[in-house]
Amino acid sequence: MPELPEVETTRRGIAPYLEGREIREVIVRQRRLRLPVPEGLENALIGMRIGALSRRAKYLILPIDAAPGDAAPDDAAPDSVASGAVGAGDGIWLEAKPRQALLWHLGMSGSLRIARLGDPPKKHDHVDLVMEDGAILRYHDPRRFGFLDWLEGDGDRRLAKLGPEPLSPAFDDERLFQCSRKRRLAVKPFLMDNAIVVGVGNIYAAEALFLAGIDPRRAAGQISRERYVRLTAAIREVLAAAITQGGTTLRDFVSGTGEPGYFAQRLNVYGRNGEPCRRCGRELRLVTLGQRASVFCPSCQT
DNA sequence: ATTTGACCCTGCATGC
DNA sequence: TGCATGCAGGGTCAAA
Repeated sequence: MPELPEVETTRRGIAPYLEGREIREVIVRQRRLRLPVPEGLENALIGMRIGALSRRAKYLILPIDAAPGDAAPDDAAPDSVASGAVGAGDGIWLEAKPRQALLWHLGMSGSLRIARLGDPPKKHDHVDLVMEDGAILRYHDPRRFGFLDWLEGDGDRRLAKLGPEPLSPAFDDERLFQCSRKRRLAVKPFLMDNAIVVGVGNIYAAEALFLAGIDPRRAAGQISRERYVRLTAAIREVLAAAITQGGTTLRDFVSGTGEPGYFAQRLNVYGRNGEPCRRCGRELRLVTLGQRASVFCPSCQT
């Protein structure tokens, strides 16, 4: 389900129900996700307050602060606080109580939704964060490839080696071109490498390559600078458009508030093997690259 | 060092 | 109807 646009859609959908609210109760029905849910998470979260949600690649980050009313212990050890995270205007209580954060990844089939007090959990609803006003952040994940963990401070190893955000200025065609030199890997799995650029999964890699007119099987190192200019623009374009449409709903993706995404109807190649190309009418072909299905137009993509 | 393959897990579509 | 098979939005790790 979730690539960058779906994670971003989720973040925007759930943020208004969480930010600045206190966690009243935590229910973990299934600890065995891709990583086990940390021991003691429930107690550590109760009474805490959720800060401003952010996203890095396909990870959601939920800052966890002590609630304003809490008296911080005098001897609170200022351990793994990210330096600079506790800045002016963040609130006086943060000085004494270290700020922490949850790192949440949705894997292949995970989703986060806002439920209401009394909504019965369904199968595969593994974790609930119940807020003070009765809103519930509910994690659903049939395949359990996702996880929920404490962020390991500033230099979390899971975030440390990530490439640039595709919608930020740090992602530019010159860098993409330079990274590709001497790479024999096919360009599609190259784009899906998180060290190169983050957030581009199987759907949007295929779509961006179609927009740029590049054959996904072509070796990354044998594509011209000029074509990387087009590809960079295509990646930005397709991700931004997908966010605007609320993501791609294939079978069950919904935003945090339950809306499906409407980008599926804009897909040019993903999932359309055997169907006619929207540009030239020729039949779209399927190949496997890096063990992932890759549909493309043999006429428009060279 | 780069690249490939196996693996984590369940649900669904397909074909017999 | 039941059963077996293959495939699915991601990421990590070991081995080639």
